[in-house]
Amino acid sequence: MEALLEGLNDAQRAPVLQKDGAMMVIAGAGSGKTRVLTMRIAYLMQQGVDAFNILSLTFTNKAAREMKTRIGTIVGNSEAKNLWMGTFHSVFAKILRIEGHHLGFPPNFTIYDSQDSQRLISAIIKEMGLDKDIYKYKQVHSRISSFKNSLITVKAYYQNPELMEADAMAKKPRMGDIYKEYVDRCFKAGAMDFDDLLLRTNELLARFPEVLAKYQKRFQYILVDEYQDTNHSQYLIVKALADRYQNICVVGDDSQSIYAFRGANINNILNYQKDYEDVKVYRLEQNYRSTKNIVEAANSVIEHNKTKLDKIVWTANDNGPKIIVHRSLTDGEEGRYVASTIFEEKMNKQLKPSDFAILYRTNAQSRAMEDALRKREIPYRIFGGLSFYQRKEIKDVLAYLRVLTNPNDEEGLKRIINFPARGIGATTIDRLVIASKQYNKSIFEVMENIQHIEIQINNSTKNKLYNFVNMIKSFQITAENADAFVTAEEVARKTGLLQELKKDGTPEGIARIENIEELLNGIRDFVEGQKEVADATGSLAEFLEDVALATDLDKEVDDVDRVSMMTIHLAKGLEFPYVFVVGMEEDLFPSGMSMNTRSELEEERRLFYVALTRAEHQAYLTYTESRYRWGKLIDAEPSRFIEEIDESFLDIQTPMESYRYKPLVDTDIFGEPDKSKLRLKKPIAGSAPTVGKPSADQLQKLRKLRPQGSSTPPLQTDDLNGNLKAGSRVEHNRFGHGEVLGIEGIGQDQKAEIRFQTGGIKKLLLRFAKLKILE
DNA sequence: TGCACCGATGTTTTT
DNA sequence: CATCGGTGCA
Repeated sequence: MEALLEGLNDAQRAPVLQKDGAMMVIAGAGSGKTRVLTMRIAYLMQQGVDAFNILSLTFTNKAAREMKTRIGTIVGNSEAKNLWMGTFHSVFAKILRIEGHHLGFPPNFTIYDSQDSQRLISAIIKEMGLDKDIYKYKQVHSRISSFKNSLITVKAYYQNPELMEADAMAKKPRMGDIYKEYVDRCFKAGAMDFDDLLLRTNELLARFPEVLAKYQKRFQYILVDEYQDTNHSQYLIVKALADRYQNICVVGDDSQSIYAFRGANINNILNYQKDYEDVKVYRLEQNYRSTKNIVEAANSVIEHNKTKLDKIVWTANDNGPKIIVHRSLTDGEEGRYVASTIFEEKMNKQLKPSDFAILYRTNAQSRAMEDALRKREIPYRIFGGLSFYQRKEIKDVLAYLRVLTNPNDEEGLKRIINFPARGIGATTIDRLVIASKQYNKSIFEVMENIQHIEIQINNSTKNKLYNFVNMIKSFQITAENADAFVTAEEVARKTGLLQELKKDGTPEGIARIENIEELLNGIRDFVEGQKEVADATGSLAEFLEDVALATDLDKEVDDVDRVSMMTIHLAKGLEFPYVFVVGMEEDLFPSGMSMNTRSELEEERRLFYVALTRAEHQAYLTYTESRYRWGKLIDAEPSRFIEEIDESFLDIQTPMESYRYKPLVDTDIFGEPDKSKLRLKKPIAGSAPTVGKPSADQLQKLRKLRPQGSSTPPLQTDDLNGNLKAGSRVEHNRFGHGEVLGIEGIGQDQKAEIRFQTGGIKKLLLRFAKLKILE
């Protein structure tokens, strides 16, 4: 026990030692709150609290896993495994699997991801004959989502004149009808969307006192991390569960609340003291993570926010280097700056790639960074964005698995019913949907009974449907007798998905096949892994739930040491020695969508605070003068957040003033500069300028804007392919070594014909192929 | 019914 | 620039 408390400072120790009652830990960035949570749980267990009686809600499943492991080393692994730990969504999905039948849901209900929800909403809008330009499916989805997160059910909506009026004013008087149809359809499909996992849990606890009592008794001690980012729905769940024992510990930092856009309510933490009796408040204000420069710079930024709790974050760490502010001409150059800085720092200071992180506001920004890192041959990993599980081929395989697990899953079914093509077209599907409404059955049930119902479908199509149903049923039989891996493999083979891809033979097709193989491997690993988990069976349903709720951070990582790239949102809770925050520009960060109200802007500022405080040793802020956005080069100006940092913490490599002397050539008065031209030309340093107006890259050279002290070598332009010619030896990460036989096409369409040692001649689009030139 | 092409349209962040 | 839905042809 003593050992457990060692290494905690007084402030950290106090909340660990308070065993009972309601408490709140206001924890500044880098103050060791994860440590406190971990130790508190370990301490509870050492005091004799049964692991089964502890519920710990974390922000990512990865965080939960890591905490479990750490607790395991203190109290023993077998005990630690019994802890209920995970995100709100995953913990309550598990509970809903057990208790959902009270609400009429099957235990194997499907979890719809955002795309499923949006497709369904889209279909509903169309079926209702509404104008899709007025009822935009994304807007409708986010509105429905916010209803759910505020616990406004369809019934509550219709009883709320204000809401209905607001929608009527927005020219969407049928909003409620769409909402109703959407909820009905999800229910009929045996599906819950992300918001349902919380909303339905609330419904369950509210409507079934015996269920509430069961879980109240079970969860005698509740801990919630990142409480500042809980929404109303989550708040109520916690409140209901904690009501009996009131042993609740919430941890959070109001300065790091960055999820208002998905309903997070900062008042949950600001008003916490009113919600429970005799709340003890602890503050962790000493930052162990970052240098003085970073901590104080971050403080100086967050000062600009009006809404916040009193808290002073300080550190006893060294001053450290100042924050480097760097300006680039374009996003391409920004990428090159970041890549070469990483390259040099890594060399000079003997650092690993994993010591660096590149953080950005929007996923789209990863592109330029990726290109630059790849050229420098710096290994990187992108978190978020288009995740593996969102790729089409993966979603297709998963859709089959979903449907065989839950045949009523409408969105899954629509995805695969005619893919690969089997002659079941749009009209047939429409008629099935109509019949399913008419008979109040799911589409699959309609198909099963197609012979016995009246439907306008000809016999040959009926036969095709019959075959499809039989195929799914045969998969179900496999699933009953074999594990998830075997089932998935059979699906991939028998549906013809793999054949479909094999026959197209393009590099993209091959990549897709490999992705599917990777998915199968993933399933196998999962099945293996589940054997060690207490109450798991390794079933397909478990796998699908895991996939649906996995954060990108949860992904298994390989052992290659890499630079991390992710949005700032995803970086919350993480730390890196060297952090680049790129795209520090008005309209991008703060986002143009979030500058309209004070509260939105303050959230952006908190986001910046989060970004800065990820850095342990050195932070870099970069911005550009112009950047490609929606395909066009547009002007940019430095983010106000840079100015908000007390200047004494900054090392401004490119003085802001010089920005004003920007020559006007930059924004092309003749028309927009064409990106393809930038890519096309092959300016080896010193080559004669191409005819016509100077390109951005040439301008860059002409103007010699590069700051003193930057040791960035004058890299060649984007064009790696410039050196590629017949006879070149190249390496491809998938196909291995090969020899270029010829080049054809220009610009975006340029292809190289390559003979690979592994056999086979392939034509690769240079735009996609990641070729390394060997000689 | 299936497929290829076209233009319109939208881009913040995520479970 | 990327995705989506619609259109027109086989």
